[in-house]
Parts: sequence; C-alpha cells; structure tokens
Amino acid sequence: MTGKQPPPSQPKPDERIRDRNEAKILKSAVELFSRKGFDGTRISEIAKASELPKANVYYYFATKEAIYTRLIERVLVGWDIALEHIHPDREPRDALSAYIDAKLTYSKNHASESRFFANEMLRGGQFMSRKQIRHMKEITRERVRVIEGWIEDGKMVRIDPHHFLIMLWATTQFYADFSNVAAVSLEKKRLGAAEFEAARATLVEIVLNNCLPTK
Amino acid sequence: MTGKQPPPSQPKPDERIRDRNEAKILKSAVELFSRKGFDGTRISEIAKASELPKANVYYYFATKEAIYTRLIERVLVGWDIALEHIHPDREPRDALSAYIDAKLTYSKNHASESRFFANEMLRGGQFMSRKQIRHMKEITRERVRVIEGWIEDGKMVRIDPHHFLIMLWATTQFYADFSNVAAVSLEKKRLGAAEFEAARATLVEIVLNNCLPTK
DNA sequence: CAAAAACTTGACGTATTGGTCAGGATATGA
DNA sequence: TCATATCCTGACCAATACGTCAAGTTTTTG
Repeated sequence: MTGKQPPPSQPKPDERIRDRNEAKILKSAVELFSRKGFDGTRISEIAKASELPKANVYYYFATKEAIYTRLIERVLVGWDIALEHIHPDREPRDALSAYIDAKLTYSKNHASESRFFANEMLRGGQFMSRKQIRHMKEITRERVRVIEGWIEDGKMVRIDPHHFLIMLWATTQFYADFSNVAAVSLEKKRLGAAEFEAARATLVEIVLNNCLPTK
Repeated sequence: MTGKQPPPSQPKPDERIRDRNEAKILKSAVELFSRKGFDGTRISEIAKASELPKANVYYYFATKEAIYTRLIERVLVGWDIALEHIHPDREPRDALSAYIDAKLTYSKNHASESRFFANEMLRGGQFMSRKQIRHMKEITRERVRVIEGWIEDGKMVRIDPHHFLIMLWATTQFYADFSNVAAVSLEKKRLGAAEFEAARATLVEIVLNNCLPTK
C-alpha cells in the first residue's frame, strides 16, 4: 500500500529530470489505465510507453497504486476547475454556457483523463480517499446552492439542481468516455472539432433555452 | 481465441444443468467484469462467485474471452429493445418518455450489465465484432430518421437528432454507470426508487418540454 | 576533483494467472 | 444392467506479473 518513498530528497537542487520522467510516466499511465483499468494495465507497458526500463519506473513510483492515486489527484483538480464556472456572481446563461464549453473542451483535449476517471467511477471509486470523496461532495453541494439561488431569484426555472448538474456532467462526459459510440452515432470515423461544436450547440439549445425564463 | 467448444451435444436430452450453470457463470461474470474490466477479472473469481470449481467453468466456456463475448451479445439485445420505443407510429412525447423510462428502469435493475457495456466502450469496443458495430450503427440511424421525421412533421423542434439521442443515452446511462457519483451528488448512500423517479421527472421536464412544440 | 547525492538498469524471486488434462462421478437409455 | 454421453474436479504447467536489489553511471556540490 504505502511502500517507501523513492528517495528522501531533502536538498532537492534540481528536480527537472525527476519532473520530466514522472510526467512521462504519468502521461503513459493515464492513457493505459483509461483503456484497460488498474488491473489490466501492466507496469511493463507503462515503462515501455514511457521509454524507460521498468526498474526506473519503480525508482519514481513505489507501486502501481502510487501512480494511480497520483492520477486521481490530478483529475480531481480538473473537476474542480470546470465547476468554478458555475459561480453565483455570473448570470446563469453565461455561467452554464461556459461550463458546458469547458467540459466539452476538456473531453476533447483530455479524453484519457476523462476516461480514466470514468473507469475509476465504474469500479465504485475504490481508490479514492474519504477526503477526496468528501471534497467532491462539498464542491457539488456548493454548486447546487448556486443553482438554487438562481432559481430563487427567478433566473432559472424551478428544477431539481442535483439532477440538472448530473445531466450536464453526463452529457459532456459522454463525448470523451464513449467517443466511439458517439462517433458511430454520428457516422464519423472519429470526433472532430465540428462534432464538438455541434454537441455544444445542441446542448446549449436544449438545456439553456428551457431552463432560463426569458427565451 | 477460438478453442474447442465444450462438447458436441448432438443428442441433448436434458440441458437444464448446462443452462443453469452457464447462467450462474454469466451472472457472476457480468458483475465482476463490470467492476474490474476484462483483464482485472480472474477466472478463479468468477468460479468462486458461481460456486463452481475453476475447471468446471472451463467445461462450459473455452476461454475468458468466450464468457466476455457472450455477455456483449446479451447486452446488445437490451440496447435494441430500449430503442424500439422510438417508433415512427408513436407520438414523440409518448415515445421519448417511454424510452427514458425504459432506460432508467434498466439502469436501476440491470446496473451491472450497463456498467459492463460502459467498460467495454471505454476500452474502445475492442471485443465487439464488425457485425455488432454495424448493427449498432444501423439501429441508431433508424432512430435518427424517426426523429427527423417528427421534426419534418412539426412534432419536434428543429434539433440535431444525433446529439439529441446521445444526450438521452448519456444521461440515463449515467445513473447506472456512475451511480456512486450520482449518489454523492444527491447526498444519499445509494440510489433508490425515489431518486430514479426524480431523475425521470427532471429529464422529461428538460428534454420534452423544450423539444416538443406545444407546451 | 573527490565525495555524495541522484539517477539508471539487468537480472532476479515469488506469487498468480489463464488454461489443460486425465481420471472419476453421474445420468440416460435400451 | 451395462454402455455411452455428459458432467465434475484436483493437480498441474508455462507464462507473466509486481516488485526488489545490487551494482553501476551521471550529476551536483563543497
């Protein structure tokens, strides 16, 4: 579980090599984990994809789990950032549109991170810490309150904020996690900029035009 | 890949034992695969969950992949059945509402099948046959045409049918695949009948009330 | 220019995996 | 009852997995 940390690294004069190699490992790992899950991904595969010998991977990360949990931490940051668009000071149309935009852009440019997280959720989030779950819960609750505020102010129609958020999350996520299903549906080989733009337009059309009072 | 089939079974006087054991194996397997993916699931785990010795599992299924592909076949049938609600002879409100209902009910009662399929999609659908992909494509295209028909008839607002379908699929799927995220969002331990009903109501509210002309 | 710290790596060790197999148990049917 | 087809299973095997380690090389630092 824990294992000993790579080195003490008290002086840390120059961490560039470390940073670069860790980045390479994490980048390879997130792609592999996102496709084959925790158990399905072999450390030797990560090593090969990172162009490092396997033993070198173990110099930077004590265990496979250490790589995995580091990635969870990173992905959760992205989750937070996107949600920050939903801010009480903004107008609903502006804020929700920005959120949809941010999430779809993330789905397009960071598809493997998105799939990685989806994979972890399918597992039931067993690798997430209590603290991380609590954080997710709190940050979601905050956004629910923002939407409730908008509803109170008559800026949005009366709708269940939880399910509303879930709907946004599910739909935007879909284009990353199940991009091949989306591609099949759209009769394209792969999703391109045009498809993401159409997705955005349709989503905004359906969601915003119905949930905001002034059409 | 292929392996030899369990037995020739030409006479087949009584297949009840075979059927019962295969069912037990498949039931255990779909739950395990849905959580840990193909590589993450061990045949010994499937055997233990099925209360059979491992060698007996191999009597019924030649390889792990054989179990997996059988499950894909089964899940795709469910996919078809739900989509049949979207039928040109029905009124959009009725049909779409029935589809949402069917999908959410499936998410509630067959969560592991749903997660299993999600897992396979995350992998990029590598275990699906060309034929199966083609079938998915065709059946989706049919439903797109139905919606296009409704739009032509003025029964629905002008909206991209592909992205509209994706939205429905993504949202309903979410409650099965990421039920724990949904639970966190809803501040419940687990999703119950009440949550599914609220999900249905919210979805219908957002989707139908905006996409059908007469409010 | 040493000495120390940081980094690299081929060669293991132990545990587990998917899958095999030979031989036995059980059921069917004439 | 006996022959045949079906069903069951403990023991086994080769391959491979994660993780270790000792013996390096390279870089930093005093």
